[in-house]
Amino acid sequence: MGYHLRDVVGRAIEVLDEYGLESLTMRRLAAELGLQPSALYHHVPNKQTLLAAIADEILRRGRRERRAADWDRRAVEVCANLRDAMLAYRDGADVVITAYTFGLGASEPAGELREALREGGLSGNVAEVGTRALLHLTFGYTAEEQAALQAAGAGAIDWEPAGGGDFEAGIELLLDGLRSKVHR
Amino acid sequence: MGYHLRDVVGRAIEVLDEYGLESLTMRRLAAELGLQPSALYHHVPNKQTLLAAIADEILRRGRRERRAADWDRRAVEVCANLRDAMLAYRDGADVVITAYTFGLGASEPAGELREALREGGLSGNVAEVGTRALLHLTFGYTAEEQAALQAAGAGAIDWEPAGGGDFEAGIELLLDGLRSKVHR
DNA sequence: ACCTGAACACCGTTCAAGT
DNA sequence: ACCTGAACACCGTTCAAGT
Repeated sequence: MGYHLRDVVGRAIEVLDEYGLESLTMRRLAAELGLQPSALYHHVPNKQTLLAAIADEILRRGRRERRAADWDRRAVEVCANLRDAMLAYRDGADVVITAYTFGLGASEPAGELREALREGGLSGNVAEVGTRALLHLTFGYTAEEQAALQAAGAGAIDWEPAGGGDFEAGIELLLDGLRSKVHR
Repeated sequence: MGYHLRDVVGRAIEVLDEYGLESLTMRRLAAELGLQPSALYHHVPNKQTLLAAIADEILRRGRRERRAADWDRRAVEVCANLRDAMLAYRDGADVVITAYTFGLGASEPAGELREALREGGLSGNVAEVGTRALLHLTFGYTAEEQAALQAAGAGAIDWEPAGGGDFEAGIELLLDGLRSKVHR
């Protein structure tokens, strides 16, 4: 017997996906594991750290292989993969974005984007600005989309959930700007 | 005697700015007003509604006149104004973005952006995608910047706060993409 | 109309103690 | 190493009652 960190994180993701972030409390998670709340603090120093570990695991599970050869197609691929990974679990966007804001996650997609833009011939500064812009767009669209999807699923809602078309269109708009900065 | 909604919202913004969003509890706010917690529910149906009212007031107070004549300069103006308004209060970005996500605020900047892009000759769909992209970029950059600023102010931090230059650069990147979509 | 007092059903976290 | 039991210092919200 005796749980390990990965068991705790795994169960936390189940609770998150089934009942939502607002129901993912330390007490609720402990009960779900048949433990006292205080027992969780043997595996994790606090709730924020647990949420960061959940964010990492969500991204790890959603990670797909890169196939595109061109730098701009690969940038789209990274963003679309990030979006899909977050959409795969209830409130996934919330959890991942919060962890990223606290400097505790999503560093891998950022690194991949920066690499792609540099490979495309963009200067260090433009690649940096472009990377952050692509990440912010991906986070923003996905958070909005997931909120709309969940609101629609929960009941009364009027404004249509937008879908993935608008997301890709937004990313392409930014890539248009980036491509114009490539000096041949 | 007897408070009105605007007194409650005003005091809430003071508490927010001085002690941060995590300290802005209904109980704390009530104490600050010399009231019982239950008294707040006479002015506001719940905390979420109060936060939306705070977001509205933050944007109202930060609102500046529009001066730019060109559509693209005015779009930058709207975004920069939105950013400044959020940065003016501690955790302002958090509060405004959350309200926007719940469909309870920031509808005015969105309307102004849409109008500017349409005036620039962009089709309805491109204007819509562009508006959302500009908003997401503004929100993302500002939230990240404010988090970094506050982390730097609180003590140990290494990564530099980025500043407004990167923000404008990101917005310009997107405008490059939008300008290329204007058919003359 | 605006507020009090008391309660309900929760939180995250700490800490001594057990095995 | 992993967990229990009990406590501390809080939350948002409801509701009967007062003026």
